Amino acid sequence: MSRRAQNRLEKERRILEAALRVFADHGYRAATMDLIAEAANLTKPTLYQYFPGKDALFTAMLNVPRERMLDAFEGDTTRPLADQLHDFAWAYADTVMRPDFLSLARLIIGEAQRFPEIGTAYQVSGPDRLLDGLIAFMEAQRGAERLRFDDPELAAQDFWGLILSAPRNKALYEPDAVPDRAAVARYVHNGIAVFLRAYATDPQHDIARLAALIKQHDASATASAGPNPIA
Amino acid sequence: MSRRAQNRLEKERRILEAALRVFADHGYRAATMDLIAEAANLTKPTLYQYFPGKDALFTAMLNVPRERMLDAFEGDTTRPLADQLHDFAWAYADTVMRPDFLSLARLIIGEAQRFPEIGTAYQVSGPDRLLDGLIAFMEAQRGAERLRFDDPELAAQDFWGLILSAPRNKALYEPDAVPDRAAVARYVHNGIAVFLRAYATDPQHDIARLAALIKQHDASATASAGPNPIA
Amino acid sequence: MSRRAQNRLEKERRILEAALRVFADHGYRAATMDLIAEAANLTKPTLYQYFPGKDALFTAMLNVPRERMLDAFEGDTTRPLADQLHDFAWAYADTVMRPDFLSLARLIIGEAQRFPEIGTAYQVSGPDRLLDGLIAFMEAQRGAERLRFDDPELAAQDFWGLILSAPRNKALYEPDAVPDRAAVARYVHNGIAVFLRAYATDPQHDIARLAALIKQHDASATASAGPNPIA
Amino acid sequence: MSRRAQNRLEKERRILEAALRVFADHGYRAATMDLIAEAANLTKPTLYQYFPGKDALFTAMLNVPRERMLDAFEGDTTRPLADQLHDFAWAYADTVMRPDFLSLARLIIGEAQRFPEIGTAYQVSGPDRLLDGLIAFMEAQRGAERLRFDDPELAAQDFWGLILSAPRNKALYEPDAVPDRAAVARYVHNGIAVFLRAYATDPQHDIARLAALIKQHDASATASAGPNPIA
DNA sequence: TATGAATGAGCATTCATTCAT
DNA sequence: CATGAATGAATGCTCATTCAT
Repeated sequence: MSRRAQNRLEKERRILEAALRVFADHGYRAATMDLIAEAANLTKPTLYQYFPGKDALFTAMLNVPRERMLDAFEGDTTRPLADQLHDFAWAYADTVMRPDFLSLARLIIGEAQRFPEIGTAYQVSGPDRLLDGLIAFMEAQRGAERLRFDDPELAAQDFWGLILSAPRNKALYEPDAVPDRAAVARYVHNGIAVFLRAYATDPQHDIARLAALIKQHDASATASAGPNPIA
Repeated sequence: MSRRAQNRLEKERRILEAALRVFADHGYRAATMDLIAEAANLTKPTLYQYFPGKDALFTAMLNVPRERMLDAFEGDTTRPLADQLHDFAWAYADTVMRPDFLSLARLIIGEAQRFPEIGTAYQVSGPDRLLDGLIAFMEAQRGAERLRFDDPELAAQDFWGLILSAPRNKALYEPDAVPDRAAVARYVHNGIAVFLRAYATDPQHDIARLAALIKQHDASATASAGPNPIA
Repeated sequence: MSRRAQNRLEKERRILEAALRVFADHGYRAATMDLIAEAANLTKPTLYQYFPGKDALFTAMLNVPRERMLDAFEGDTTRPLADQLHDFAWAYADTVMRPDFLSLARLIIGEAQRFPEIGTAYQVSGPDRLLDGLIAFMEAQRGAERLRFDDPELAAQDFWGLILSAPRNKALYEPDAVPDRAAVARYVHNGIAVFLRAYATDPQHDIARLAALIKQHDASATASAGPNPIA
Repeated sequence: MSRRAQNRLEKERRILEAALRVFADHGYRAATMDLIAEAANLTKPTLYQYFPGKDALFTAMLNVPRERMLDAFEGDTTRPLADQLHDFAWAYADTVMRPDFLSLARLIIGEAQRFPEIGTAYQVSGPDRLLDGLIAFMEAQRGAERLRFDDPELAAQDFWGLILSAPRNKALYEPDAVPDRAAVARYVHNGIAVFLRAYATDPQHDIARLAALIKQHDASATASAGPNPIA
């Protein structure tokens, strides 16, 4: 790749990063091209040489972070069920609760009404793809007779809803009070336990294993009272 | 109250309703004072006599809809557990999935970064208050030895996450593809069943009762394959 | 008409006049809305409350001067032929050679390529309508056996071409050297004479009458050498 | 001339041609330096190395096309009068009604107010020079006692006005409805006839000869009803 | 010499807000 | 108290012009 082209790509990335920051901080309308240009350390006309307009920049910007979220999880499916769910849950949580991803999510939700394609595109390329991985995982575990259910999609959705819906909702509504990792752990660990209790073929065994993992994970001590159904 | 004051209050309400519509449809920035004035059938200067500015109108507007959502549920706690959960779930679902509430939610989430009080206020006055009711309910059921858990808040959150997180997330991101009642039913009914399986002291009995309720509810036929852990 | 409406109409006229000045002086692109607003003694947003945009203002402006040009001539067709042609010619010349109409014509011609409707509209509503009057006049004179020809439209065009094409062309190309009334008279008087010579049934009589009119007209002395075919 | 200099000159010509196209198509303001550079197949900075700015390029461009129009007519003055007028008229018409010359004329007229030298220069170098040829021709014919008049300039202008003012005016105002050759022929042939009728010493003879020429010219059939004063 | 990249200045348009009536 | 009219301050976008290479 030529020096020129490299430089151009690098600047394009700089613009996209600046755009993410500015859009996320101000919302679509309040994010002015001037602000973005300034944040990217260049002038407006230069900005316009890289992207033909605000909408284009916005949509282009939304395609950047997806990748990082995509390969969130590919595990060794022979490991203990609790271990895999634990890893999966944290991989997801650590992505989804990152401040920049939360900002982006707020932005997309806020503009979904007027940019319907964007919301759909994001949903399809982000959460939906992750869900597919989760569904595949669920089916594999059912095949291995570790989980029991009829509808793998519902199983996957239930897992998600149990571990992350509460902290994520709070985070979406209260940017200043995004739950810290300890607070998230409370929901995540509880969610895994409840999921195992409802879905596992051998809940007691898996929950015991989970408890060990949690103790390990909480070496740095959370005050959480432990997952809910201690059975 | 004098005639004058009454008139004033009524007009204020009209403004707030118009503001809700316009803000929800266009977003904060794209909602112009002109549009709001027109929607309220008055002129801009009059608008400014009722509210000192756009921000003030916005925040004032957000305090209106709370009430409707509040008294969402007050049930007879002696009825069968499955019946109560079923009613609770649908009361919640029917509120939360209404297009206007979804619009409002998108609006608040979208502006949460720049109006942090708003997000918090909404969270506290809306979802949190509902959650309180749910927590109280959970504790009552635990007292009656129908449910078993340590942390009632987690139980409540789990219930919410199981029945509504999936369709609501989709609805937030895709305004054009808000799940219809049948689609919501799939999640809600499954969620209740999974919840009972994980939390009920006598899951089999409650789930059987739930199945009857669902059959009744689905008199008008949903294609849903039934809740997940049919056990 | 209410005071308000009257005021509004008057301001609208003020804007249109300012627009004519500014557009004519600078051309379409170089005429900024700021300049027009300033010339009309108001601010840009006010301007936009009267006209929705630059294009609209431009086209609206083009509909104003037409009227003045329309009823340019309605004469007593029983008067001597030379008298009527003389009056007609000067009515036309005095309109068409006015600096503001010349500016407008330059403007329209200059923008005709990108605003094709405008050029057509102007042609139809201005020159073409005048031509219709001239054609009717020619036919009347043919009926009275004072003129002789087959095609009245060609007769009308010939008249126009003879009296005004030369000074008007010069004026269009050289705004700083617009022929003065004396210079125009040279072409107009010559043109009438040549026209009579080619078209009149009794040229000698009509041209003699014309010579008298010219002498009268030139009481204030032009240096013009008289019309061409003194015969 | 060195290879270098030759190359430079050739590129300069390419730029000027591109400029003519772009200016004529878009008008002065809407013709961007980018467009011109692209049309000339080079980059903007190179453009600026040949011409110091837009204005300079514009004025330079206007000095190019003159020559083509110059040598429009040099005839054998001993041929029949009608033949010579016919040839002259068509040579002029075919030049003046060419789409590119019309575009250029519109451009110059449109910018005449802000570039006064341009209009004058064009007038002097284009039409005026042609007029000089025409005047000389008229004088020669007067010397040969074929035409009769006092003022040769007026005679020349009358000829021009009779044959071309109508179609050219229409063409200037309506780029989308430029008269085709048949439509122009109607005016041209009529104009020559009228001119002969007013100016020729032996009109009948010349008009008869003209009629033959027209029949020949219209081998491909025009629907025109013939020139006006068939006498 | 030629070019990819950059920029200062401007322009059409909009909006929250304020007067004069 | 209500309104038609007005405005200062942006905002997205463009363009003639200039560097650095």
